[in-house]
Order: sequence, then C-alpha cells, then structure tokens
Amino acid sequence: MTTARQQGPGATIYSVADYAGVSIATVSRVIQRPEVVSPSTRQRVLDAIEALNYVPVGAARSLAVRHHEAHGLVLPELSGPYYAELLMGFEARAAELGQSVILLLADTKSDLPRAVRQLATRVDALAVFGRTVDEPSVQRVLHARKPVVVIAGECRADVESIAAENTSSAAQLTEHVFTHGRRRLLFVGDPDAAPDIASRYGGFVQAHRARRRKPADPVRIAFRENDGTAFADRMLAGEHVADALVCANDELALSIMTRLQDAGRSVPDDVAVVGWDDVMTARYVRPGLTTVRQPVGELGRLASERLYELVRGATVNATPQVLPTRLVLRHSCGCPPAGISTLP
Amino acid sequence: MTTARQQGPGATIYSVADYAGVSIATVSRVIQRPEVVSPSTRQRVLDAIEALNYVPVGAARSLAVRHHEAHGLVLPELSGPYYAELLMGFEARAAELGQSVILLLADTKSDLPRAVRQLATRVDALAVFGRTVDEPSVQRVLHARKPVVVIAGECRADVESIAAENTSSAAQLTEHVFTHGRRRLLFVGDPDAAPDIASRYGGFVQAHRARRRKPADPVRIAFRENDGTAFADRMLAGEHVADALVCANDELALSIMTRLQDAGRSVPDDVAVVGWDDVMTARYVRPGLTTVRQPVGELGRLASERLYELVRGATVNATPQVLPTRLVLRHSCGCPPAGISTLP
DNA sequence: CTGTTAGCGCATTCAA
DNA sequence: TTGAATGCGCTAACAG
Repeated sequence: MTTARQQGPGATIYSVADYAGVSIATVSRVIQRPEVVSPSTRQRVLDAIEALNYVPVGAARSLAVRHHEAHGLVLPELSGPYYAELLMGFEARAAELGQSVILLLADTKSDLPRAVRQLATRVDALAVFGRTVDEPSVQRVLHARKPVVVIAGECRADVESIAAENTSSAAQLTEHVFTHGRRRLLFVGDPDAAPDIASRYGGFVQAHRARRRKPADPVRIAFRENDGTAFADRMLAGEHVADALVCANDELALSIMTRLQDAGRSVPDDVAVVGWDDVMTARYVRPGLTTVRQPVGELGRLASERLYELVRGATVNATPQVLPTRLVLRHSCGCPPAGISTLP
Repeated sequence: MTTARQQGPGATIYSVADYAGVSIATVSRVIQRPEVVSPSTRQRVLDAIEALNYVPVGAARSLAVRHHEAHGLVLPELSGPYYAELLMGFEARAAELGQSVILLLADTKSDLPRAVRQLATRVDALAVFGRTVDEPSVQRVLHARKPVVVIAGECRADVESIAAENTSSAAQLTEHVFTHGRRRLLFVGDPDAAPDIASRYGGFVQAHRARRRKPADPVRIAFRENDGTAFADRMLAGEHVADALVCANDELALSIMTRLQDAGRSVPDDVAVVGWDDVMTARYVRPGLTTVRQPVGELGRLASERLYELVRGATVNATPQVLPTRLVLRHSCGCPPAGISTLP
C-alpha cells in the first residue's frame, strides 16, 4: 500500500494561466486554436500544461460549448459477436467524429428507465437497439428533442431507423433450402422477440407462399444455447418433424445441430440446419453452417454518423435505411462441402 | 423527411423552477433528495419536469459536484468473447455504482494518445488493458492524479493491477499434456505480444523444468485465425515437429486444429491441441477443445469497483490482485470424450 | 421546508 | 496577439 492519491484540486486553466503568466483566454486558445497564439507564448503555455499535468475538466467545456460531445448507445447485452461488432463500428465512427461513446447494457439493469434517463443527461444523442425505443424513458429523450436513432427496431415516423435487410434474405435462404429438395421446413425462434426475427420469419413465410406451400408456425423458443439443445431433444423425441431447420440465429442453429449430431443424426442428410449472423463457430463446425452475414459494423458506424448529423441539425430521415445482407452458403444446408472454407 | 429537430434551448432547471413557481434550489432538491421537499411542492415540480420534458444537463452537475461520475475503459478491440465479457462485467458494476462508462477501443485509433487525453478529460478514473499503460498519455493521467487500474498488464508500483492467474494454470495445463504421454510440446504464440502470454509461456517453461525437460522456444506468431492456419500449413510441411501444441488462445488453437484435421491429421491422436479462453467454439468443435477458463467478467467488475473506491480516496493496492482460472478438460488434449460436454 | 447566492472550469465575446 | 468579463446549468452552503 502506498499513500492515497490526493483527489486534490488538480491543475485548472487558471493555474496554468498563472504559471505561464498569461490569461485563461490564452490558455484556452492554445488548446482550441493554437495557430492564433504567438509561438513564444504558445510554448510557454504548453510548458505550463506539461509542468502542471493539466487535464482539462471536460464537463466545464461541455457546459460552455453547450454540447456533451458524446453519443449514447443502448444495447441489450454483449454476448456473441453481433453486438460487439455493432459497438466496434459505432465507437470507431464516433471517435472519428470526435465524440465519446457512453455505453449502456440494458439486460443487466434492474432499473432501466432510470439508467436511460441518467444516460440522456450526459449525451447529445442516443442510439438504441431493437425494441428498447418503446421505453417511456427513451420517449422522454425524444420529447426533449435529443436525436435518437433506432438500430434494428421497428420503423416509426418520429425516429430515424437503421436496420439490416432481413425479409428478402430470409426468403432467399428459405428458397435455397427448398432447392435442396427439403419440404418440411421449421422456423426456430420467436418472431415476437425482436423486430429482426419477425422480419426473418416474414421472409420464411414469403418463400413458402411463392411456392404455394403452407408455412409452419414458428417454434417459439428463446435464443440461448440450452434452449436450442432442449428443442433438439424434443425433436429427437419425435415432437417436431422436419427435414430442414431455419434458425433465428447461429447460436440456436449450432446448439441444435451439435445435439442432433451427438445423437447420431446426420446434418445435412437427415436434416438441414441454417442460421443467422455468421459467428466464428459457423466456420469451424462440421458441416460448416450456412448462414446470413449482416453488415453489423456498418450498422454501428452509420448510426453514429447519423447521430452526429442530427445533432448538427440534419432533418430526420423518415424512411428507414436498410443495409444489404449476404447469404453464406456452407454445407449444413445440403450444399457440397467447399474445399477449405474456414476463413471469412 | 420531417422538419429538423430544433437544437433549441431545451428546458433548464430555471424554466422548471419558473413553471412550478419555486426556486431552482427546490427543483434541484426534488431531484437529489426528494424526501426533504414537501409532498405538494414536490409534485408541482415533478409535474413541471414532466410538462417541460426536462432533461438535466449532466455536465453542469459534474462541474458543480466536481466529479464526472464516469469511468473510462481502454480496450484494444472487441472481437472475440474475451473483451466483450470484460466490458460487460465492467459496465454492470459501474452502473451499480452509479457511474457511466466511456469506452475507448485502441486498435482503431490513428491517434491513440490524443484519444486517451480526450477520454481523461471526461472521467474520474481509468481502466486500461494490458500494455496500453505504457502510453505516455496514460502516464499523464496518472500524474494528474486520476486513479488508473491496469487489467492483465504488468505490475507497477504506482498503478493498481488486476489480472487472471496465468503462470500456474499454464504449468498445470502443460503438465496435463505431459500426462497424456506427449513429449514434444510447442508453445504457439508470442510471449512478447502481451503480459498474459508471457506468463503463460512462463508456466509452460516451468512445467518443463519440473520434469527436467528443455522447453522449446515459443513459436512467435500473431493471434489471428489466418496466422494459425499459416502455422498449421508450415507444420504439415514438416517445418515444425510436435505431438502437442499449447496455443496462446483459442482462436489460434481452433484455426490450427481445424486446418490439421482438414489435412487428414487426427487430433488428439497425431497431435494434441490446447488453448486459452474457453470461447464458445471450443465447446462445439470435435474434439472439444481443452482450454483454460478465466473469470473475465469478474476482472471487469473488480476493475470498476476499484476505480470507484480509488476515486473516493482508497489507497492504491501495490500488490496485484490475481483471480483464479480453471482448466477445462475436453478431448483435444487426449482425454476421453465426455458424454455431452457441450454446455458451459 | 424554501429561497438566495456563490462558485464549479471553461469558451467566447468584445476591447485593447 | 492578448486580456477582462460574462455566462453555460447545476449544487450546496447559508439564511430565513
């Protein structure tokens, strides 16, 4: 144990000014616009800053410039690569634009509304994922005229929204499975759980209609690995019959597939399995998992960028921006195994 | 396009006070300590807040209370489950303590020192991962007497550090591989890349010494999947000879294992492969990957908590806190396949 | 229980 | 090119 760090005063713009023998205005200038200060005084100030270990108090600046220069991001959680990638994109773009990012993970909050209100207090604008917008706390942010963008949520007139394409790629994927001769397809996942999933099931239905087939009701289970395992067990027990499973995400697809294989079933021969997200595991399992790749990072970047523009007075775009997705065909759908398709 | 959001004034504590017919002090009180305000006026104020959609300006509060009420976290990046879990733990604990978290991802920053300085401006304390501490920009934060904790970095006298146990679990893991009769072990990964890795190689060496065997030099490659694949190719070409690979992390282990298998080698029969981190994939590949599980979330939580305490004047703990890790034995090391070891 | 008042540290006019 | 003065919105004494 060494001695406690003093939470003492710390250098301020005043102490720096004193030390350098200039006014605080000059100190402020060498920080904001060094070029308008004469080289000699500038150097004196820089030396003072160095000598005193001056770290400006951001809050004071924020108050003066009337901007937090920070973006808030509300995500459900952070397990799996999806949200992490989103966050990476968001943070990267925000940083480029000189904005800090304050993160709020909703799932772990006992009092989410409170957390959101608190967050709103410290940012110029907010990006929220999925259904979270419905939170009255988020509505309040809107009413307070702070820009809000929704990522992968429902479109609303008053909020800008950004999402990946889901419906048509789901339809494509479903049709692809039909192409392999499968006829009893099951959609695994709860469309009510999130707007994305709803769209994906929508595409599943669409593809059936196009072939004049009746789509089965979705198997409404949650998205954790053990939910998938449990479903697989029920399938093994004969509760569900299908020759192809269109799963709402890769975690589900993988846990189901692995369980079926461990029980002696062959994928894709006995049953095809496809998923969503193209997680790392999808490349490493055998057979490789056929899935849909979304431009998740781009989603984040775009959200950040739009926040920035909205804060600066851009008009809110009422039509949702939809980013294209891409089918990643591997072997679990029935396609022949590619030579070495391990890398992205 | 609807009309632009006005970045107009927005309600302040003054407008709320006016609207409710009270002083700003009273408004402040109903927000900070509602119980000291009479029920009737309290309600009037709350109504005013509601009516005006009042969202306090956090910066003003920060300035007044002389605390940002925010913690900074500097992470290299966010791919893979490791950093994400760390962040989840950090954010969760911070939120419990009423602190916001401002995230900075180092790898994407063209001007990291600048980003760190900017971050320091807006937080009360900083947690940095690994080597990042060496940044002079971080040193400046230290000198400015803002608490800093290092996660999984080197121990230093002036900074508090938190890490997972590496050396002895590495030694255990290595000894375990010996137990399976392996004799030509290779450590794959660059000990100079990060303090963790150095410790792991240290354990590898230790286990050899205990058996009076000479440890091979580490195979110094980077941690990306393709680095692993490339190494596997060199091994297939006979450049490296080994009957067991102790890999610095799971990504490496998995990419190597998969490549070897695709080329017809058997794991673990021809060569055992073990890794670090227990990523999701480790459970799903066949054979299941033997690895080391770290309490990553706990690392984050602890960091956040210590920052909080340090900001409040706790003395910095000079001896690093080391959290225990756990071997996860699956099949890739040579252990018999467990029945169903898919779940965590 | 409520109002008055004095900062918190910085950016930014406006003069000089 | 520099300095003096003002205000950003809020908290926390201190009085009443």
